Amino acid sequence: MTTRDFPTTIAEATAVQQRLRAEVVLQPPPNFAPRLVAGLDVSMDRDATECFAGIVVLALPSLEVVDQATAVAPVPMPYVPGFLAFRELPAVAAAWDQLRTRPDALIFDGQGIAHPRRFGIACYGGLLFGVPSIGCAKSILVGTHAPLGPERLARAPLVHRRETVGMAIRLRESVHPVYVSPGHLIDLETAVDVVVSVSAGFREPETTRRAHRLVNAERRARKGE
DNA sequence: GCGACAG
DNA sequence: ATCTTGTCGC
Repeated sequence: MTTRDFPTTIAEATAVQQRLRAEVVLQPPPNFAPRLVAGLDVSMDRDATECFAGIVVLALPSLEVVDQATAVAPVPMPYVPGFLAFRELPAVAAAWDQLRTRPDALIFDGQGIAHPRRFGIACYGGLLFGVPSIGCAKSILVGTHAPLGPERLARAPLVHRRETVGMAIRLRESVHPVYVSPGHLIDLETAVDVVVSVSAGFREPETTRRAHRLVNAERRARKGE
């Protein structure tokens, strides 16, 4: 059973990752065809003690915004590579509680199984909310891939320790690719399909862009107060 | 021991 | 992640 009791030390966090990684299911539900896809993101100032989380739900195939929610929460611990989830998920969970809609799929800003212990923020979030989840990161945490062609949708498997853990995929011609990996209740192929389905020709999927815009607006709003 | 290292 | 204007390439 997954709880929202987040550890604060690296030792405890490592133990949680190693315990929960066994719960991850790398297979989508039968007849999986997401209609509502959510983007989740967190924003914060340099040495802030509070952070802003936001979730934006888009409908397919219109990419129209159908729901969104935000939350403010304390920053639990500093950023440590491999432990992003313990820093950002508490705030995201608070925003999730404010969300009325139940999305069919979640796209996180960070890795899924393309992680040192195969348990990135998308895996944790998917388990926590019980919804198919995807990691879509702007840079690599672990793994390597073959060079990509310059064209939109050029792709190459992301391999770590002889294992394909994700896909490097260019969502906009001649622009840096993003790195997609399964979180929970999904496989790599489906994860890539979902990301492409919410791609509108920019570097990042629309879900991520909208969520990013939302949390930045929230952060700046509470600045001018 | 030396780098690498999601956001 | 965030601090930041103009500027270069597609």
